[in-house]
Amino acid sequence: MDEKVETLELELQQVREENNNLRFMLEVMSIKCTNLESHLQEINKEGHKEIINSNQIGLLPNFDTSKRARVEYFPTAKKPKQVFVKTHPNDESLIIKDGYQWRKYGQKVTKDNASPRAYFRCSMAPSCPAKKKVQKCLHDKSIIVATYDGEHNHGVSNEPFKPSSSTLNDREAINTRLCEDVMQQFGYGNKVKFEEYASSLILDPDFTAVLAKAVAKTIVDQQHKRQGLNLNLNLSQE
DNA sequence: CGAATTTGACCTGCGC
DNA sequence: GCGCAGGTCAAATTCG
Repeated sequence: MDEKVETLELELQQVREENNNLRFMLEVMSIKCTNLESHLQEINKEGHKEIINSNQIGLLPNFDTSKRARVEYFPTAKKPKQVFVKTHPNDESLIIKDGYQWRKYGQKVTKDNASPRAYFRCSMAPSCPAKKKVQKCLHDKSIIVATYDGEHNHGVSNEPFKPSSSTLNDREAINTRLCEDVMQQFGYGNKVKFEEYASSLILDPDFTAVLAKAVAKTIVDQQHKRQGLNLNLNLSQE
């Protein structure tokens, strides 16, 4: 009896973790989708006046399209890279071990996100123009969004890239590992490539419908699973 | 004691 | 031109 309950609790735990990971995936997709929508709006707004420079991009996450979208110009030829890192919701450090040394030079509370945004400059080389902004996700405090601006003009340190915060406990580490596993299943080795893959998916007009269908199916499946679990528990108790 | 972080002030760009 | 919001500076403070 105890063993059965233990097994079912374990199963329930796994279902919850699956649910968390799916939420994380959905969050990443939503942010990318919002970014692309705002970018598209900017392009439409500019109309046919001029050709949009591919370096021009609005800040994220800007969920309210009525708000002013500050336009940023980046000196490098590439768009800023965004990295999503799952961490402990109570971890306020905003530290990401990405193999580079960063020096914090500012912090701001932005209007559309109560979590402060931290500004970092690369301190591995005095002339390195690389910068990054780090802020917790608006909808999920356990996700940190890091936006990288500029290119490093030096090599990376020997410390391997590890998308985890300094205070991850075991459970968060497992969740991060699961997210990485999902990305590996997509055939991508790191989060930057996954992000590119997500972007390409969102460009597919059928993607939103397919994603919504998949998420709905997962939720329904999980509900069925839970109902099954409850039934089993009830039967066991009787 | 030097390096890193914090934080309020200031600068800049955009929309109205 | 003004006000708002994001980004940066730099003096003060904290930490190793």
